[in-house]
Amino acid sequence: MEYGIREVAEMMNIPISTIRYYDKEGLLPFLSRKESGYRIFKDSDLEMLRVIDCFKSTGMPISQMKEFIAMVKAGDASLQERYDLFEERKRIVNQQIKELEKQMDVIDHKLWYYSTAIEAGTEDIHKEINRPCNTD
Amino acid sequence: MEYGIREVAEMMNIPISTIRYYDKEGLLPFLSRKESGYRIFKDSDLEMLRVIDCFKSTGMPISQMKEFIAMVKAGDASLQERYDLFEERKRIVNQQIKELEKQMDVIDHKLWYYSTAIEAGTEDIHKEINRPCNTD
DNA sequence: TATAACTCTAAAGTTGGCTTGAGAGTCAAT
DNA sequence: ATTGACTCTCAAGCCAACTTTAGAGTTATA
Repeated sequence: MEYGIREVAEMMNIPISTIRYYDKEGLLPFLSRKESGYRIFKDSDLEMLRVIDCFKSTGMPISQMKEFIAMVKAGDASLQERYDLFEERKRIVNQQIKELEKQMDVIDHKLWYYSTAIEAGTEDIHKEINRPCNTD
Repeated sequence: MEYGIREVAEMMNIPISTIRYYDKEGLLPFLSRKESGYRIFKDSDLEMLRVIDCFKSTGMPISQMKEFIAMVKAGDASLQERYDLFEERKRIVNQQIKELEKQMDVIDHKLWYYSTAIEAGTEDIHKEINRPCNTD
């Protein structure tokens, strides 16, 4: 199947300007064009966009995505490198999830802090004189 | 306990310049100063930095942190508002975790894709003629 | 009391990731 | 063949969140 840029933008939920920007940055190395210069997207280009979206969502800078593209262009010689890149990414994403879970503890503590304060009608219950080392 | 800016920077693992920036933006409304103008951090200021870090890690823009600070300044009248803010944040963080887990699926698929390709010695095994609708 | 290492402010500079705008060409439907 | 909605490129603009720089004052230690 082939698609126009507008179609792709809607399917992937990415602004057209952003897709053009990614292309300009070289992140869609196999993208083809009509005679007129209009971009033609194949399924493999959509897959590339999906990977870009994954990289982006997990905080990878575009400069590093370019390195991945270089590997893709290098063909089978870079298979192991690419595998390693995704392993590294997996490690990073696991860390990110852990970090979010850590922050969730902070949030849950605040929810407790405020719900008890609301019940008491004042935040002061967490600031009693007899608690010199208050850390809430 | 009281601390100097360098100490705080090391304890919280935030650059000194960033702490000054947060202060300038009004995110540390109760921060006090020595005669000389040097900042003095109390435990409650550290707690504020911990909250800022939480907000930041979960993608909250500084403009919205300022709204929270305004609530804090408003005192007990804003307890419910603040509770709601943290509930909203909890929702957002849950979404973020879900998103990361979704991207993890993409990564795991790629790990499978590349490990089989490495075994075969070529990526071509995923591009056989008999698979016109290849979506890997 | 000298000196080295700190602190302060204000303003300008940086970075990444887009978005916008101008000007020009293309396409599909009437 | 005209029209309106699309597409293209290139350059400039924008924004958030810092970081850096310059110049001036402060503090702890020898």
